Amino acid sequence: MNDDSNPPELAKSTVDRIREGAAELFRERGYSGTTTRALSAVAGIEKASLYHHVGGKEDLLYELCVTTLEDVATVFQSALDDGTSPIETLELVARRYVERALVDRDRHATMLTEIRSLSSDRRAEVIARRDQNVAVVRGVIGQAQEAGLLRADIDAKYLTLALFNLLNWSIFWFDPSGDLEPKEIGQILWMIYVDGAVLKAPPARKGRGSRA
Amino acid sequence: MNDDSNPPELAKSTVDRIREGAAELFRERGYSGTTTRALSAVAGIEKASLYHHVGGKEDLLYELCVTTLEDVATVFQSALDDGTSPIETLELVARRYVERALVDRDRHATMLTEIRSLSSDRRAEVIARRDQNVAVVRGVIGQAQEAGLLRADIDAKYLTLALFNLLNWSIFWFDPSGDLEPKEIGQILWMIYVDGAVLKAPPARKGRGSRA
DNA sequence: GTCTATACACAGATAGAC
DNA sequence: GTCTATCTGTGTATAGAC
Repeated sequence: MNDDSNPPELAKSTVDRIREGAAELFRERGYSGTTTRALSAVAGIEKASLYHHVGGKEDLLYELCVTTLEDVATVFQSALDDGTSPIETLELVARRYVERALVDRDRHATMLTEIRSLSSDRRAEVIARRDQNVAVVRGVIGQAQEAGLLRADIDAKYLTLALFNLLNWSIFWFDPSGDLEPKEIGQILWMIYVDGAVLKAPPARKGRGSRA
Repeated sequence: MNDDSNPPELAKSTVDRIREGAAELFRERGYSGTTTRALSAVAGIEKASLYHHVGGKEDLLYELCVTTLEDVATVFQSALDDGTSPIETLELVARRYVERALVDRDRHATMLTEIRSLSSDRRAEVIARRDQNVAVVRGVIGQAQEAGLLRADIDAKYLTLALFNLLNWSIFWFDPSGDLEPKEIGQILWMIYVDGAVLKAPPARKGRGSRA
């Protein structure tokens, strides 16, 4: 029963149930809208028992944000390791990032929207971590521009923001029981980021169907 | 002093101060994170006086959501009225929408993120209104596809979601005191939605710098 | 139309037995 | 490690004077 040589995946520890339940509730109701009563209920324990495992409600949010941003950093590093050109690296960044965010939706959505609920010290630290991740992507985009692989008429800053726009909002409408898997959504969004939504004239007569 | 023949724009009514303050606080702290004390403080009155002007805290959120979605519907209708082709209509939809959302950031951000805090009846009504607005855009995108103006290898559903991805997330990083105006951000995002971020080979040799 | 005072529920967190 | 019981602050909302 309380033998700690559990076979893997059979039983989750109480603290893991709390963490996963917290991510789900925070995403669904927001941090302020989630009570410690709800947190304990979803973990199957009483309110008071919660404090044996975690310091408090805010600690749960802080830990969630930090670990999630570390996961993102790991994803980005893997793209840097595997990409053989700036554009391929960027493709790996985008597709692996959105796939990870959608698969681990509760934690990523919470991290993206509830940073404001952290105390100011912790908020500053978490924002710095997030900005560091964004800076990595911006670096790749800058390299791709210099290599002539990305358009140069838009500043790297806004090419970066636009990419995160395109990827991040998916977390609000993604349906795990829907018709597309996270990987497929990443593919579609990357296609649009690369070529846009407008149908280009086939390479028959002119090079591009330019407008205006 | 309490003469109600005020010249326009000199003094806002108490209920307007409450509504505007509520939008700002809801965006910054979330609905659950905003107290009636804070709402009354930002309007310059005591807590109790709040209830002379509004039914309660949730009424403020509900009214904000409904009126904001009506504003969006009006913006979309103006695009339908003014556009002379599906692609021009879509451009007007996208650029006017993002401009409106960024100029009226507090209300739009709140509507986009706090619908979950409404009671279930009101939430259903508000979501229906939102879905109706999205359906209008999807209709335009479908027409543009049929006219051969938008790529057809991605379903209209996802071309629509991708467009809203690209536009909506801007509300989280837009800085009113930043270097770009809402109109310019709309222009950049529309450029990317149309042509993508990748630099196309100039129409010299081949039609497109195709990859993979 | 605004105020002071307050009702009453519920929040996060703790004490101490088992 | 979990429980019952409880503390204390704060939440939304109301009563009633001015």
